[in-house]
Amino acid sequence: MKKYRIIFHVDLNAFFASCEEAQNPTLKNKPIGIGKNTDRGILTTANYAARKFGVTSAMNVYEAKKRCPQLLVVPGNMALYQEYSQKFFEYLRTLTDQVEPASIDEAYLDVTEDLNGEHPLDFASRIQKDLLASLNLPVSIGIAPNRFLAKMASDMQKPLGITVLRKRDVQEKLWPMNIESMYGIGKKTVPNLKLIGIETIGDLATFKDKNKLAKFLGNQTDSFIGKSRGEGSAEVDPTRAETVQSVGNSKTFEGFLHSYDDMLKGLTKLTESVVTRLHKKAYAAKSVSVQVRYADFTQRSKQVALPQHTNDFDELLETVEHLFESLYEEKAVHLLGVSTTNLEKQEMLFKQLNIFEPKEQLEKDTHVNRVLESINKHYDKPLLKKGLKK
DNA sequence: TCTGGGGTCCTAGGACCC
DNA sequence: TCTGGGGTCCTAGGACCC
Repeated sequence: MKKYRIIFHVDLNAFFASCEEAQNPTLKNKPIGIGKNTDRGILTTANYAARKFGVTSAMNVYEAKKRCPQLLVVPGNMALYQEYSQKFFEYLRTLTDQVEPASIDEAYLDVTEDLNGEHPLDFASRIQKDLLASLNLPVSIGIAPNRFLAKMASDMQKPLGITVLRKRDVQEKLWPMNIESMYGIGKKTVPNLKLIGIETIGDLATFKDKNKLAKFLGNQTDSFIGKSRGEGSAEVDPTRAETVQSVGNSKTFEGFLHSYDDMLKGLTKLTESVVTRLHKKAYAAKSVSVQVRYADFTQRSKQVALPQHTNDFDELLETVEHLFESLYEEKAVHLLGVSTTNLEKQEMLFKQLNIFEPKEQLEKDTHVNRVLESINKHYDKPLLKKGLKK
């Protein structure tokens, strides 16, 4: 007999806004949005009181206030949200070690082995009550035999919902849903699918011409068809979130940048903050990329692989400046971004370096020593004196 | 009064090696 | 002289998500 996994998708409702309410209960029942309080600002989140007025996340502040004049715009406090997020995951890990964080405010749990006879619905209800009581945070939970269905299920009732989506419910509950509500299908793909007559998830599940579909879904065609029929991976990997793939920062300049000097200043600040975060996480990077968006919204990016992993500020900044120089098109700049990829944990680098005998290592690659030096230097010293003097 | 900032993953082409 | 196929790494850009 095939054994079904029991997967939970636990999703904190209106997370940033809920954190603010938890900190300051007088905000409860008042419509609030999180974001920079300028007309051009964007709300990252709106609480449910605000959503009643048609305010949504990613909405422009000006538009949001038009819909809800009494809207309270609260500036974001990422440190606070990180703190709550950590407590959220800590709590989940007391329930099972099969916890895979999917973002700052959601996680997949495989509770198959942790029910101890408890009904999944009761278990979910307990999670919901615990989180509300201890952290003051509302969650929605999806219960399903795989990740995709669990994710779709947690979305069906918000806030404070618990939704079971079994494979046998798919035709009735999933198929009538609009294709745009399918996780993984975004606003570029939707029009393409509609072009070939796919309006609902059910349309996708029963579509006859796979070749036609593959034109738009590429390699993921089978995976999407499978999901639309309620199939999908049930694998929950607790270690997945530990391996960071990239660390980057970007900034939009509202008034645009016109002078090359200001652009370099901006890049320096971004590089500083990227390096600081690399150090905090004890990562070194082998690839660096610079992203530019011009005032006309055209975008360019350039990336280069370094000879060795590094998290040395001077070295990274030099690379960033070179990349930008070769990229820059003499236009006003709207956004700058610096990102590092190809990351490796510092302790891994030490291990790799230790395969060589010290003397041989010296001859082999002086660059390696530079990296080591910079790592040592920054272990016990605050960063970034150089960047600030400019 | 268009469009923030953090990410992940994918694709397609090219270089290079065996 | 022309022409393989597999694999890896790199780069630019794009789609999508929270």
